[in-house]
Amino acid sequence: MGCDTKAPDGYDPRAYPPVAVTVDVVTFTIVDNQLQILLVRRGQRPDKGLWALPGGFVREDEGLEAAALRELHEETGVVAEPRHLEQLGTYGTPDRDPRMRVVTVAYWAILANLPEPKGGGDAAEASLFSVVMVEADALKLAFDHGNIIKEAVERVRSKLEYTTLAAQFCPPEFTVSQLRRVYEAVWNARIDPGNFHRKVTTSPDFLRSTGGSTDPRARGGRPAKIYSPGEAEYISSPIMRSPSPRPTPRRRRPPPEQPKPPR
Amino acid sequence: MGCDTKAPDGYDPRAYPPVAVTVDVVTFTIVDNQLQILLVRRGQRPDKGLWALPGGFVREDEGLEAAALRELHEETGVVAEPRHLEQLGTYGTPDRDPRMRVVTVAYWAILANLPEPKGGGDAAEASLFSVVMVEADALKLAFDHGNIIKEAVERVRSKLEYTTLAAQFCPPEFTVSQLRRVYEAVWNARIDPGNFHRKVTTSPDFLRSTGGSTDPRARGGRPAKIYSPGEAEYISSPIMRSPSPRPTPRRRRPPPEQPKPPR
DNA sequence: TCAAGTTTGTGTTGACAGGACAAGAACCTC
DNA sequence: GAGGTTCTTGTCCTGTCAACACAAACTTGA
Repeated sequence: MGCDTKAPDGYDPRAYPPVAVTVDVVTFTIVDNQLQILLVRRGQRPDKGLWALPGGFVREDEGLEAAALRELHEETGVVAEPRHLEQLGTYGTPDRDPRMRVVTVAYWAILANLPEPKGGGDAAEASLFSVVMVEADALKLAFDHGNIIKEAVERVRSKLEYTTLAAQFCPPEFTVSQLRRVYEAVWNARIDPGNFHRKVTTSPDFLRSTGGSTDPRARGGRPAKIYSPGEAEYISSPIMRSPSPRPTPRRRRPPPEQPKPPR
Repeated sequence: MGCDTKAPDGYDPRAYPPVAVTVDVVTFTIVDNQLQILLVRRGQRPDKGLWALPGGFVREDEGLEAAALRELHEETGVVAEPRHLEQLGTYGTPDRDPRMRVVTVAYWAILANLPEPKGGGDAAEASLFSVVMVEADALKLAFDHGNIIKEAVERVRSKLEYTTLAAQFCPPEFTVSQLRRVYEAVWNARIDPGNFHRKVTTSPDFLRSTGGSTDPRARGGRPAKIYSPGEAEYISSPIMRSPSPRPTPRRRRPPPEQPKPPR
């Protein structure tokens, strides 16, 4: 061990190795019907000029979540409180930062429609990027942040299947189609409007009707009922994205080899 | 910030706050048809004498997983490699350790049938405890380890629903009932043998038949086919534990008010 | 005023999955 | 053999869901 102050249970904090602890935040929002994440441009080496997740040191007497919120605000100028903040995982490969050992605790957050991606506050530049662009590796990212983002995207996609978190992307009052467009943006897929409507309106306490309806003057069509989020956190039977592991191709309506007999 | 070496992006590792990073491991195994976890008795203050998760410092040039494995082996004397090791989460409430700021990265692991809970190696005592006992708060635990264990138990329970991890609790070759008893132990519930059998044998590449059968001399009954784990990591349609959110009580067989008409 | 278009919401239908339960299959002991 | 135990398959029935049709409610334009 080479550390003679070490107690028999290997746990004496007064002689701890030099490891820095930081937090990083993957912030999701939906703009223009696309899932976007908030990045800042690094102002110093290493990886100067590359885009990175907002983040920084955890202070000595600061909780991890508090540090994540503080860095999100400080580095991006975002003033709105996230509608959701959740730990994603901790990344501590010894050489992930070339300067020294840095262990980072990653969080992911949902921000309701961020009107304008405000320029960063701390002399840094902040901007929104669509997830499909990031997934296409169209952006050079600092450190292992590409990997962290990849895992965060997978997390938010799967969480929408079995939780009611999608409503957190919406304003406090919204319609079923607005909610559907959240799912379509996050999953990057098209969803049948009728089945989706039935699913979310019958899921217990997912949505609460406010009694109101939209003014259709804007876009034509039947006015939609307005809902606010219910108390339920989980969806009893998940909404499945992409029936990809479709057991059988399940060809609907096999070509009628014989004229349909009247029944 | 009060830290003039801080760069504009708030990220200069040469001036990091004094925070120690440790790992803790929640190790699950099944003994005597019960889900058990491995704990060590603390040999020094604080919480001296209390039971705790095996864990300790992350060394400067050591990965987090490597540190978890090392501490598991060092503190418990376990020689077998875990069949699964996965990050659970990171716990960093500022006052969770009274001596200084300690951020711990928790892992959970699966160990196939540990024959004997070997006494600890590092002058510490190691032992297995059934999860139901720990859940009943029958044990005083150090720090916030009770909370960590609670979250680990929930994690392993839910992972068994949609992954094939249950097989990792079994020896390399096993029968369907052995696998069922894993589910029953982890979920602390009874499962219908027939439906379970159909479910796991038809789930694509969950199990692979070795061709062999058990020798029934031991316990009587029809010999069981022997399987080894397949390549699949996920179960296409999850096995649900406790149909608790049962939509309707679904009274089977409503009392026949009228004699059953032949159809 | 009416047709056409658009969006919202509901009905219908057929396939499928899964729980309750029964029963067959393959072995043991007595 | 009889009876017991365990493994494995079959049956029935119900709930869920995707596909798709269609009704409802509104706008716009002829």
